[in-house]
Amino acid sequence: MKRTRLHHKRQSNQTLADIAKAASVSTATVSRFLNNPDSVRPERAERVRRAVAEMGYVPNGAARALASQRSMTMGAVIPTLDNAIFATGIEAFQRRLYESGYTLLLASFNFDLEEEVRQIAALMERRVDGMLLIGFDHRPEVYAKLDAMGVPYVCSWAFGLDQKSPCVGFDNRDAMRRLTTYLMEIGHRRFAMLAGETAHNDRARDRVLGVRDVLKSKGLDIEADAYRECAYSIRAGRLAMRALMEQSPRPTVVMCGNDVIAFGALLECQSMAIHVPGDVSITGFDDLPLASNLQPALTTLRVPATAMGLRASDHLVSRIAGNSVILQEKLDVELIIRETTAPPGRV
Amino acid sequence: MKRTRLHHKRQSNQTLADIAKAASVSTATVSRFLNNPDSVRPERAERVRRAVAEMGYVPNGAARALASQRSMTMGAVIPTLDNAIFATGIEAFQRRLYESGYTLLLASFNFDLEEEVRQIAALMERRVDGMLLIGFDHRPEVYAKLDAMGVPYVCSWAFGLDQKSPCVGFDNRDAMRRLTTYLMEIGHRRFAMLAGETAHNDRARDRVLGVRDVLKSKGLDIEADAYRECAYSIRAGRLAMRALMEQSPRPTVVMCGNDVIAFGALLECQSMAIHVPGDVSITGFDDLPLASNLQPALTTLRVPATAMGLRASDHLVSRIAGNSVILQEKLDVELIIRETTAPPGRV
DNA sequence: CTGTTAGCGCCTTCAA
DNA sequence: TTGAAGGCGCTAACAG
Repeated sequence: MKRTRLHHKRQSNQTLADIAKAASVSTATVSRFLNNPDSVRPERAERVRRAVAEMGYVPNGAARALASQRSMTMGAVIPTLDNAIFATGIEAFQRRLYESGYTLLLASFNFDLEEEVRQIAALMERRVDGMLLIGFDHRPEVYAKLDAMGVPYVCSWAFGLDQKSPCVGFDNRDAMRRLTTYLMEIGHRRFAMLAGETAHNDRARDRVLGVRDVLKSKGLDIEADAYRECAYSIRAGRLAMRALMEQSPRPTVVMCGNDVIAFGALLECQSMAIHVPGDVSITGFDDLPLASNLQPALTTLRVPATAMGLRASDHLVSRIAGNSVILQEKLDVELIIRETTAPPGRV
Repeated sequence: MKRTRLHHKRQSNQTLADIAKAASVSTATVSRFLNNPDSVRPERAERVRRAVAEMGYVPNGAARALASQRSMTMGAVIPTLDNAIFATGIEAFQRRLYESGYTLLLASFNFDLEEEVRQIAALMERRVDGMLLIGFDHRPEVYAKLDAMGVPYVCSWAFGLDQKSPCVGFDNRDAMRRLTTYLMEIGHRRFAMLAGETAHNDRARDRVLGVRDVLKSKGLDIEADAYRECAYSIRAGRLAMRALMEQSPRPTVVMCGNDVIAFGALLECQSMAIHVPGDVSITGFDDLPLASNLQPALTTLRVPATAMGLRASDHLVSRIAGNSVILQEKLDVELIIRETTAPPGRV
């Protein structure tokens, strides 16, 4: 393969002044035309329009941002793109932003809150007009800096009236309560949980709390050795499930922190020849596309990832525009009962 | 939920001048300290460092970009984030960019090339210093604009020496040739293909060509009714697979455009009680984490998504820095033979 | 509705 | 090594 030095002579692009001259108007008029076409008399607007088209003019966003104090750019800092549910949410967020004239600056921090601080700092330097965060668990300096700089932000993927932060999300705890209640109703009593790692992760923590809320109200709990935390990966789910099922007595149901862990659990059962739901029931969280396609199809909670991305975008755009918004918006999580859950069999 | 109007008084942040005053130096010195600390005498550097820390100074990226003509921002325009393999590549790309001081501007276009033109235009306005594209199929105006503005770009997810564009990718066609050759070696002759949609998608097209290359060299081909295109989704894969298997004679092997389609095909076989690989072999492309976990585990081609993201970042950063780079870099695709392929059974 | 004219905050010669 | 000063390209009063 040949190595070559390419000289990228950053072309001296056209500027507003060039267009103004070509169209025989002032730079102010060109600027107005660009930002609010109707404020320019049709005849001259047409002249400007043509000059812009002919000269292939591309406005300089940096200059625009500096002068207007708005970058038309929005930041999002997420744990990882490797989890499909985040990817879906971000996809929707970006699409909606674009429709509103904004561009997405994206960063991920791999569930490391210190790294998140740095990524957020980088976005603040780029002067994002608003910021999307996941959950409420963030280093205090994050909130401090965001407030100090007056950057509007919204937390998603979670909801809590006790929180002071604006949010567009769903109630992880309540969702898990509903699922747990259902499981108890069909007769389960011996619960196990394969939770996501709860350190620095309020969503994972709330999901565990939701399960415990319901169990405790009936005088039950998850036994110490029936509770495990693992990474959000199929492999981690499999390993944890295997360890769990090698104990006895076995639980009658295993609730997983998300669908990916549940996939791992389910797959491991297949290779251990443990029948689901005959021998053990399994539940997930998210409702990824795969959940409904696996055999048996996964009982889970449907997270409104797309709706959340859209609403979060609208929330930020509205606030920046100075409009009133719902400060804490709660979206619904749907309980999806499929085939991996059934009343407990032989006790 | 209460609606509230939040007034985000865009705080009048500190500027270079404020820091300069506090540290009793000129703005030039502060600027130098920020961009090249060693060019400032230690004693004064320390004064500046302290002022910056105490005052919580955050440089204004827009001003910096305007003055330096570099935004320290890189664009990426991808088909969709909903395909895990893209998400993985972008994740790596972003991480590496960050290490080099760049921030990622991300846009997706849902496989619609007109939409891609618009998304790219938006990124060009934001004055990205470089751009990552997927594949070679783009509207001519994209290349024209990129060249006219002197924005370095690199195409990924594909490789072709006949292409004039810089790229960091892999050879889709050759990869499929290898897989097809293997299938013929173990005895297959009746091939079917569930390709991705090939219109405006050179990667999907190349994968089909690769299969045909090998078949034709043996005087074979994919029969017309054994070739179908479908979206990259489990559902589309299932539907296409069902239609395919309702015909007769059935193919002995079904090659899929990617793993997601293959998952659909495999799952559909399960619900149709068609044994894989006994009744039919199935292959994928990508090697998503799920591929090795399904039962039977999927035979597929491993795409170096992470490596590609890293290399693409390095490529762009190097070129911007004026260093020489490998203009067309080819990464390897690994043939992963697992359990969904076997010699054809009953003929 | 349109033109004139200050900046926006920082970088980068140029001289010292 | 440092400071002074002129832009970078655009927006947003302000006047007309």
